[in-house]
Amino acid sequence: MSVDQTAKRDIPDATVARLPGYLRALGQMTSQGVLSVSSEELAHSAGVTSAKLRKDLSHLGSYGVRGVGYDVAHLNYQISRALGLTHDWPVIIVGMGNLGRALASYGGFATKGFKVVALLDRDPLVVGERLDDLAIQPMDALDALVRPGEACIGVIATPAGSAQEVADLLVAAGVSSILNFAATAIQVPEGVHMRKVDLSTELQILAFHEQQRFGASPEDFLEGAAR
Amino acid sequence: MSVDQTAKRDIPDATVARLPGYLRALGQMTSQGVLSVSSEELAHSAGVTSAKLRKDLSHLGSYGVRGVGYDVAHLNYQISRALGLTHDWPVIIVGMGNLGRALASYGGFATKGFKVVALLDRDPLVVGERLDDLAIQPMDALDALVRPGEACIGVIATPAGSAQEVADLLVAAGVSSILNFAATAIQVPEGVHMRKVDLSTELQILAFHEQQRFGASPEDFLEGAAR
DNA sequence: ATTTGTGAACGGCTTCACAGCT
DNA sequence: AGCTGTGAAGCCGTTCACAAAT
Repeated sequence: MSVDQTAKRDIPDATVARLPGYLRALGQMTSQGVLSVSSEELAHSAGVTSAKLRKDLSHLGSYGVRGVGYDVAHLNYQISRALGLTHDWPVIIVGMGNLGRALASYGGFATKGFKVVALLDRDPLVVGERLDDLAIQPMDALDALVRPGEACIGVIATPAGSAQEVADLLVAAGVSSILNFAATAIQVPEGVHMRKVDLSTELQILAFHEQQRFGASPEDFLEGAAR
Repeated sequence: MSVDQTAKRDIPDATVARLPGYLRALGQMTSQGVLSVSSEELAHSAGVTSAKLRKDLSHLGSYGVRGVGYDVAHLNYQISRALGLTHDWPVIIVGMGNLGRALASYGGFATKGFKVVALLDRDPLVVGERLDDLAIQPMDALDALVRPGEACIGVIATPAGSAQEVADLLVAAGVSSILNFAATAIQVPEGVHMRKVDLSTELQILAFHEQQRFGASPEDFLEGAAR
């Protein structure tokens, strides 16, 4: 009890954000029968530099062997543990439109660590419908789904107009982590962790870089019109 | 011609990544009839601090009025211009499964700045099918779609197993920006801009924070098993 | 001989606090 | 009086380069 088996707490955010990428690369190596890997190889496969990879891993502990590399299975386990994936987290998806259905049947959940426990929708017309082995439930089923003191992740896949309302309901039910796919910014109280995935944001960032590459387009010369 | 109308080049990456958020907040204000906004209000609505917002905007130019705030319409225009959204960028979506269809009909493209010009799929069974007002085309239509010297954004919405192959085809056709929704890391040559959106990565990052909040779970005590 | 783990230097982003402008 | 724009300071993350380990 007094022995701290885990490495130093406080893994930098930037490192946490890259760990899933390492995990995926290790998974591919496992399925290829690779038993050991160097930081150089793993880094290339994950799309980062080897120095960055080694620095990242150093925050979890010392799991490599100098002169040799990393044991694929052991490193996979250690990263999983650091991320908290040694057991499944329950996930609730709200909004069963095109996007919600795509998410529900997405391979992403097949990855060890998550289990979709409920699909919710406001529309009585789709409630009751079956997707895979889950029935779509109405919104008021939410309170019974989230047990106090037990973690739960909510995924918002509704139209933008309903996103804030759904977020409020999730928070009220006790969900403390939210992944928002709706095309709008939502406000959550302090203490609730929120991440956003947004197509148009990503496209706009790409557009910026395309613009820099290809130079300004003709239309851009009507600058000053709004003066 | 010798007059540089645009502000200093080189907007920091971190700033570029936030500009879409400001744009969205400004759009909401426009639709609410708000004409002027302070950095404090806009920052809150976008979920950042006012100092960060002002610093970000300072990289585009000086578009506010001291003692007053920002003109919503003008700031909206200036950010759009900085991001290169004064004209529409053509987008090609590859992979017409659940996810591809969701993306094709997603509101994200409705945002000024993008136009889906083609839907592609490898499967002959879905080729020819109509979605909205576009017919799904076979993969070999790609070369005719991308004009040399003209920018084009490719979206990969295929299963993980096909993602690298599709990326190679897109690059070969001349696409220089790729948004990857497939659950795998893909390699692209230097000079091609690639961004990744991945459900399981986002969930795993949330899981890490949930774990920190709720503490270690019982299973975590079998540490050392892999020694 | 080879590859990890890490202090140290570096660079970029955020925060602070206030000068500058309306 | 009020709010923006921005140097300066501080913080965080990345890169470098090498000591440590096998």
